[in-house]
Amino acid sequence: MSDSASANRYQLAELGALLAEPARAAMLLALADGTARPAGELAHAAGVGAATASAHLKRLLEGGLLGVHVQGRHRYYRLASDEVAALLEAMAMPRMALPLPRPAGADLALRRARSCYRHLAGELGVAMCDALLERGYLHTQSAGLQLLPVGVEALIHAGLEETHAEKLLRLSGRGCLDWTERRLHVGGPLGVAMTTAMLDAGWLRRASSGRALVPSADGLRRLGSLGVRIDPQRS
Amino acid sequence: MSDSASANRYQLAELGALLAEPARAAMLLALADGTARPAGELAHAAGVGAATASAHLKRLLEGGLLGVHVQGRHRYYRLASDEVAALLEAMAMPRMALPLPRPAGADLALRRARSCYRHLAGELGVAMCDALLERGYLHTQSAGLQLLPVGVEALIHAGLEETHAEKLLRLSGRGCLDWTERRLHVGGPLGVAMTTAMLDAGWLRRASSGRALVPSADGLRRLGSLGVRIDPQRS
DNA sequence: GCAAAGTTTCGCTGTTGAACGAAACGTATC
DNA sequence: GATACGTTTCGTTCAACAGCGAAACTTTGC
Repeated sequence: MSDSASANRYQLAELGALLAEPARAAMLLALADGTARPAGELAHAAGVGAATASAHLKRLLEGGLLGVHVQGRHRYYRLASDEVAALLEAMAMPRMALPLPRPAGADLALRRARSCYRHLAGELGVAMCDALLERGYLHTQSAGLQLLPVGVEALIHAGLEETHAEKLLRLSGRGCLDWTERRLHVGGPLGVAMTTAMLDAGWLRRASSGRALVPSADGLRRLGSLGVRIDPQRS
Repeated sequence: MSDSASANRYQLAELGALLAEPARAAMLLALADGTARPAGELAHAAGVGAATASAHLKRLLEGGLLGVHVQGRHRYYRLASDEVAALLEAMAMPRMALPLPRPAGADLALRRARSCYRHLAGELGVAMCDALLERGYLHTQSAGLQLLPVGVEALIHAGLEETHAEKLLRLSGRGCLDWTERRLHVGGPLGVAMTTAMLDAGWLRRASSGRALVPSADGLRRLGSLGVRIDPQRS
């Protein structure tokens, strides 16, 4: 044990160290919605100079948390994978059980619905997953989450575009744990595609800034027709 | 957004800083199986002096990651909650997708079956959850995971002690994501109780050191009769 | 009560690394 | 080609903190 245990110890410490700096944490959170951003913008988001930001980005890159896409004189940084996004969710979301930090008022919209890398998370994401499971539209199997034909029909009937929706059949999703709700929602390719379809249909829109997703009144009605219930709006 | 975003940034950084020190990481990992250990033992596990360990434990305690139980001249430290345990799982388990670290040979037993706080995780945990779902013994609902009467009967028929097994009906479990498998297994009170029952029945035993759980040949046979299939033993 | 054991507090030293400005580099624009 | 822009590299300064030994504090055992 001492062998693998001591390896794990350094592994954990290294990962922790990458997150331990507010400037780096801010950059990662700015990328948590799955977008790619140039170094200068991340420097601004972190509140540090360009030189400092560059050093931080280099560390995050070498640590495997970020990827980079070079385009001309810009370098667009993005999260390396949805695993990293899930990790950020697990660590940074306003949590209830941990005594550390309490959710602030400003976080309410974020808790209700947000993009987690590219798919819908938050109360609404969990509620939707619950509803689809309960009505037998979605199937949990060992290989992943699969939308059934009857589910696709229901989505089309609720108003999702047909060509869009039919592609969902061929995608499989991954369970993704919502750390504030401590419950499951749909991630992976299927989750991303469903979320994209809902955005296109106007059921949701991205908040002007940040990762929050705002459901429209129409969207809530249509989701309701699928059995999705969420608590009435709180303050 | 800048309000809650900047709050989240410091929150994330603080949590990262607590994990960023190999000595602290080692202590947390030593407690990841849910046991409570005195300060001196943790100092030894971390490879630092008693004074240093005490300072680290104080920080972890104030950070909300640990709890302490004073008994005479001993102070027994433990993880503050299963949330913390899940976080450690997410960050420290040998992962496949993140480029950071690859699993070493010594980790194989750990990947196969281990205790996550108090319940069974790893390939075996995931396979068991899959099997119970597939046979209709376990029900996913929004409130949590619930074992059905037919499932309890099956467990008793497979050899679990009757009085033990019947208590499982009254417990509800939580989905817990296995980060190496990226799939769900049963945690929460139900997961803990099922694991305890399997340990008592001799299907599993704790490894002499570390968090690995070793299934017995008999245990594997009995689990197999419940539909639990895992890959044949690798090297 | 006195010695031993477990733990924490205090004071000190040494290392790490975050931040900035200046300068260098590469790419787009005129 | 000259200039402006985005980014990285270099060198420096400064603050944070991990580690240890010594001492203090508390509980146990004789």
